[in-house]
Amino acid sequence: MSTTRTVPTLDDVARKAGVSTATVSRCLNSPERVVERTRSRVLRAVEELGYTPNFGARVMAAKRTFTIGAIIPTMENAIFARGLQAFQEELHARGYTLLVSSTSYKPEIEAEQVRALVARGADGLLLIGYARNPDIYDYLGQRAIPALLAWAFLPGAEPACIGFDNRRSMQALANKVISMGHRDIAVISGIVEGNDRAEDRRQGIIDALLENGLDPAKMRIIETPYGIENGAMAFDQLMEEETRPTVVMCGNDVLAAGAMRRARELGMSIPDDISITGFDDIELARILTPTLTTVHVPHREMGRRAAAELVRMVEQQSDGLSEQLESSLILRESLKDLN
Amino acid sequence: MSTTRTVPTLDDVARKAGVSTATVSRCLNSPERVVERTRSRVLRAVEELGYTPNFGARVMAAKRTFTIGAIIPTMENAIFARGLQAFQEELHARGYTLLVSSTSYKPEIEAEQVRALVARGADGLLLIGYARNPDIYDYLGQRAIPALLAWAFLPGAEPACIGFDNRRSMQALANKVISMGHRDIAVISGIVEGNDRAEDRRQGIIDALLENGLDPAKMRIIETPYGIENGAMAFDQLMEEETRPTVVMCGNDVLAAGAMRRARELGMSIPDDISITGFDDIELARILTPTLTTVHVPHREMGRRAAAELVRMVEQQSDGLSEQLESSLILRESLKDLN
DNA sequence: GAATCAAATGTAAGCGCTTACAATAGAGGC
DNA sequence: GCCTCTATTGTAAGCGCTTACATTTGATTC
Repeated sequence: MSTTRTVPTLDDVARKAGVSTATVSRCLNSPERVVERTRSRVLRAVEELGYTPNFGARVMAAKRTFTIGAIIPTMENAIFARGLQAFQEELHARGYTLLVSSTSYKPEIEAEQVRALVARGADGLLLIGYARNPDIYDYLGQRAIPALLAWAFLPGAEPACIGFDNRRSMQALANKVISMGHRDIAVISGIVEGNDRAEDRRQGIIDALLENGLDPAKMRIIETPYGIENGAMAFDQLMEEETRPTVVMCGNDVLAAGAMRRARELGMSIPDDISITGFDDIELARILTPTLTTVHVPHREMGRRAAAELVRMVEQQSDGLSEQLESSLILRESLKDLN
Repeated sequence: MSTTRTVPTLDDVARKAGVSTATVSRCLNSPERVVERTRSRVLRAVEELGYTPNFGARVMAAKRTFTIGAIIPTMENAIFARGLQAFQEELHARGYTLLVSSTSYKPEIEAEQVRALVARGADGLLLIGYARNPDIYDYLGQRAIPALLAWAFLPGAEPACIGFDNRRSMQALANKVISMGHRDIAVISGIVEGNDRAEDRRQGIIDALLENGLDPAKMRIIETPYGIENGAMAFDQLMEEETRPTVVMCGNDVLAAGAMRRARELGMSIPDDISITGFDDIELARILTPTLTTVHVPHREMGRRAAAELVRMVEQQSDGLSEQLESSLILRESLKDLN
C-alpha cells in the first residue's frame, strides 16, 4: 500500500508513457485514433499510476459531464425504483452516470430540483409525466438541456415522452370489469393534483363507464396519497356508504393492497364479497392473497428505452423521439366474474 | 424573454458592474468580504445578465462538486430503495446531490463503479456492507475521498459504518424460534459470496443453534439469489428432503414471500404445517397472508444518518463516526409457537 | 529512392473560475 | 499634513483537460 501523496494527472501519465498529453487524452476518449502499440503503453501507465481523470477539468474542457439527472416522486414506490434501476443500468452501459432527485409527490418543488440538477451539470433530464409548470421547459430550452418524459404517453407532446397511455390502459381494465357484470364501481384514486398519471387513470374509468352507458356521476371516488395505509383507510370510507360497490378499482397496486388488507380485517372475502383491482403489476400483485388483477406496465423496458433515447438526445443524434409502450391486462383472482 | 445566444460568464458580469472578476466571485462566495455598495451593483448585474456559474469551471477551481455517490446492489430491492430515498432527501436538505450506481449483486464490478463515481466528481461515497477488495479503500484513501459503509455494523471498522448487527439480529430471531419449540430448522439464505449481510445472518442462526445445544451440521441451508421466484424454488428443494423442517428461516422478506407462495401452492398451511420467517420488515411483510414474522430494520433512519455523517466527513468536520442502530423482532402470524 | 498522402502524434491555446498576493483607498493617530 | 494600518479591490496564476492545428512518421506508388 504505497499511498502516494498527490493524485496523478494526465501529465504524469504522459511523462511515464513517454508521449504527449494529447495522446493520453485520445487513448482515453477516442482510442481508435491511437495506434495499438502506443495505446497499450499508455494504458499500462494509467493502470500503474491509478490515474482517474479530474472531473472538473474534463467538464470544463469538454463541456460535458456524462451525467444525466432524473427527478421522480420517490424511490420508495416500486414502480419508480424498478424503472430507475433499469434507467441507471442502461446509462452506465453507455458511459453515463445517474444523478437522482425526488419531489415526494410535491410538484411545486420540481422547478427547484431541476435547477439543482442543472447546476450540478446534468447533460440531460428525465422527468415523470407531462403535467408541470411550463417555465421549467423554458429554462431547460434556454440552456439547451434535453429533457425526456416517462411514465406517461401523450402523442405529439413536447418534450418527447416514453411510456404508455395510462388512460386507455385503465379504460381497458374498466371495460373488462364491466363486461364481467360489475355495475357498482368505486374508485380509490391517487392524488390527481399535479399528477397526470392518476388523473388519466381516473378518466379512463369514466371513459369506460360512458362507453357502456353507465353514469359516472354515481361512481364513488376516494382520492388519497400513495401508501398501503391510505388504501386501507380509503376502503373504510367506501364501506361506510349505504350501497356497497361490487368492485373497488384502485389507482395502483399499493392502494389495492391496502384495500385488500382492510377488506380482510373487516371479515370480507375477496372476490366473493367484493372484487378489487390494481394498476402497475408490481411483484406484490402476484403474492397477495388472493392474487391481484391489475394492469401490467413494462417499467424496466421503459427505463431502458428512456436512457437510450436521452443519451441519443444529449449526443445530438436525436431531437427526441416519443415512443409508446404497451401495457396489458393481468387477470388474477381478486376480480370476480359476476356473469 | 430575450434568449441570449451565448451564456454570460463571470467576465461579462465583471465588465457590466465595472469591477474585477475577483470581486464578482467574492460577491457570490463570501459576500461579507465585499462592501455593500459594490455588492449590490454586482448582484444587479448578475440578475440582469441571468448569470449562472459554470459548473465545470467552478468544480475545477474549488475542487468540490457537492455531489455524493452511492453504490448499492439494486434499487429494486425495497430495503435499498427506502434507505437510499432517505439518504437522498437528507443530502438534498444539506445542499448535496446524489449520484447513483449499482452492482446487481456482483461484488466484482464494484471497483469499477467506485472509479466511475469518483471520475464523476463524487466528494464522498456510500457503500453497502464491509466485505470488499481492500484496493478500493486504498484508491479512495489516495484521493482523500471519504467513504461510509451502511447496512452493516462492525465495531471499530475502517471506514466507519452506520447500520445494525445482522448477525446478532438474526441470532435473536433464531433464539425466539427455538424457544417456541422448533428444532428442525431449514434456511433459505441469500448468496453469501461477497455479501457480508447474508453471511452474517446465516451465522446468526448457527450461533443460536450452538447456544441452544443444537447441531448446526444437521441444518439444511439453501443458498439462492435475491427474488421471489428464487425463494419459491428454494422452498421446493427443501420440501424434497426426507424430513421436513418445522420452520424455514429466510435471509430476507422477499425470499420468505416466495417460500410462502410456494407453500400455499403445495397445499401447505402456514403456520400450521410449516412456519416461515423473514428479515428486513419491508411493507410486504404486513400484507402477506399470513403476515410475516421478521426482523425490523430502520432503513430510513439509517439512510438519513448516513447522509448526515457523510456530509460531515466531506466537510472535514468528522473523521467518520460509526453508529449502531437497533433492529427489533416483529412477531406475526407466520411463526407458530409449538409449545 | 523520391514523391505523395494518410495516419499518428505533438504543440499549445484556451475553458471560466478561485484565490494568493499586490495595489489602492480610506481611516485614524500624531 | 504625513504616516501607519486595515479594509477593499485588482491582478494574474493556475486548476487539468480537450482539441484545432502543426508536425512527424511511415506506407504506398511510380
